[in-house]
Amino acid sequence: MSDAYYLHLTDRLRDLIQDPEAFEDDRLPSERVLAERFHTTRVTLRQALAQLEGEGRIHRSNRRGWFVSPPRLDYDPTRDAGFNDYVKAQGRRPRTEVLLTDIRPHRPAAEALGLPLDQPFHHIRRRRFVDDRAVLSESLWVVPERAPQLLEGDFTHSLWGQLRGRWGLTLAHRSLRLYSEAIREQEAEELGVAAGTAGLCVRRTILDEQRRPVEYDEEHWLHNALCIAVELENSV
Amino acid sequence: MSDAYYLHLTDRLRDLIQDPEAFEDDRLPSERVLAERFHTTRVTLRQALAQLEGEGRIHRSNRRGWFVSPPRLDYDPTRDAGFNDYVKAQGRRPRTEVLLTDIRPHRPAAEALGLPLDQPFHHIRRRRFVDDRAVLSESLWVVPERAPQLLEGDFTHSLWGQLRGRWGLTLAHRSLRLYSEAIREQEAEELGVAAGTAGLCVRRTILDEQRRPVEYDEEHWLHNALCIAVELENSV
DNA sequence: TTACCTATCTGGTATATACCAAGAGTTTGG
DNA sequence: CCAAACTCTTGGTATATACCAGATAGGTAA
Repeated sequence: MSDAYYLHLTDRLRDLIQDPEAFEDDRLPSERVLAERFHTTRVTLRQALAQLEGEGRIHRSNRRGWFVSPPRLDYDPTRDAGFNDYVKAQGRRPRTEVLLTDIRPHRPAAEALGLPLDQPFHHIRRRRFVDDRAVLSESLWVVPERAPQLLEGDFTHSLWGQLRGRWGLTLAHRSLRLYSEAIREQEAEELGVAAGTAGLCVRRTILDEQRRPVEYDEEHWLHNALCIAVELENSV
Repeated sequence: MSDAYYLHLTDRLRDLIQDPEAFEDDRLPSERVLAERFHTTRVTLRQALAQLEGEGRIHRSNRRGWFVSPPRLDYDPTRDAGFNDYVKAQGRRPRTEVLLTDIRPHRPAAEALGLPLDQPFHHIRRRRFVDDRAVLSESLWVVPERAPQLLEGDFTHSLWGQLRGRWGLTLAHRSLRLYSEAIREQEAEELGVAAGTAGLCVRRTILDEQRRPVEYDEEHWLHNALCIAVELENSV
């Protein structure tokens, strides 16, 4: 069925969004306008839009409309260049908002770090932007013994940098897990997208040189906002 | 709008598929049957199914029906344990099909490896299964000078193992890129899914100890078939 | 100026219906 | 007994329509 009409529609819309002259400010015309222009119904048109969304070419923001997606951000989750630094290095504008800090137990963190389930953590929750688009919601859980008074600092910048600088931690053993997911209600709200939107989850577990648990964190990215890029030397 | 009916539907279907007694052989009842059972239309029901598909809980195979997805495969793209080995190690049944081998230029490979665009490569295309479900379509392009007579070997097993064993190559510098994608027509056909299905692309560029180009490859995975798992020591 | 309200625009959800095309299984003809 | 033909079932595509709820912008009142 590669001759389905909605696939032709997809092609034509793809051409449209690749033409920088087509419309102002990366915002697509409304679904109703596009449906009329292409002589079809909103239902069919939305199939084509969903297709392009899957390809990562467009995205929607709540009930505001469809937008042409900017290039993906290159991101190396094994390094701590600091979000602000690597976003700027790619000619983009970073911003970080701290949504919440508190101290409390967290089961997944405890399990990942091999600690008792009632172990309290320093918890930081933040939201990060690239060019004013919210692309990432993340939570970090830090073992208080490793970094006392952590929560009195400034979390709009690199946390790993602080762990190394203020407490001399090494972050020697890092375990990384990446997988596609549907973004859940809470994160969706923070990112201004519908729950169920395609996302990419990055989970990290970090131990220090003596294999003592240091930190666990979860990043929820919009799926088309990033490209994971890792460089490795030897060690196979 | 968290009280949308299709979200209730999603919840009930989620319960249904988590109940191992609910139905035989991981196959869901047909959309028409489910729609009737939940007193709604196929259109709304399909929204709920799409939601669960995004969560990675179910998948569809062409026009055959919907199936409960098995657990994700843990996969470390930085190591070469060999597909067969790590699939077996997780208690699953691997299978590999070689779809094509030839010699020809390939622009993305040439660009990634820094070679002239007309540089010919040994090209291998294969499809890999876990428990008889096709989950991965991949292509490899190997620089002929590094591995002469490569194409006379057996490609149902680890290629990296052969590069090391038969030609003493080191694969010292590895560059990895991961990103979500919509699976394209050709790969979709090979995997028995609809074009546009959510996928994860893994691209690797490999140089040897002297930084000579060795190999470039692209893996196209069904998005809910895998979890990338990487362990790192030091080096931050 | 500021704060609130309101009309209007947007995408989001839902029903009802129809026909198409590929898979799978069954029947039939050799 | 096997292969070809047919039928039934499945998901895939498409139209037409309606109403809902959040976002926005403009206007109005304090």
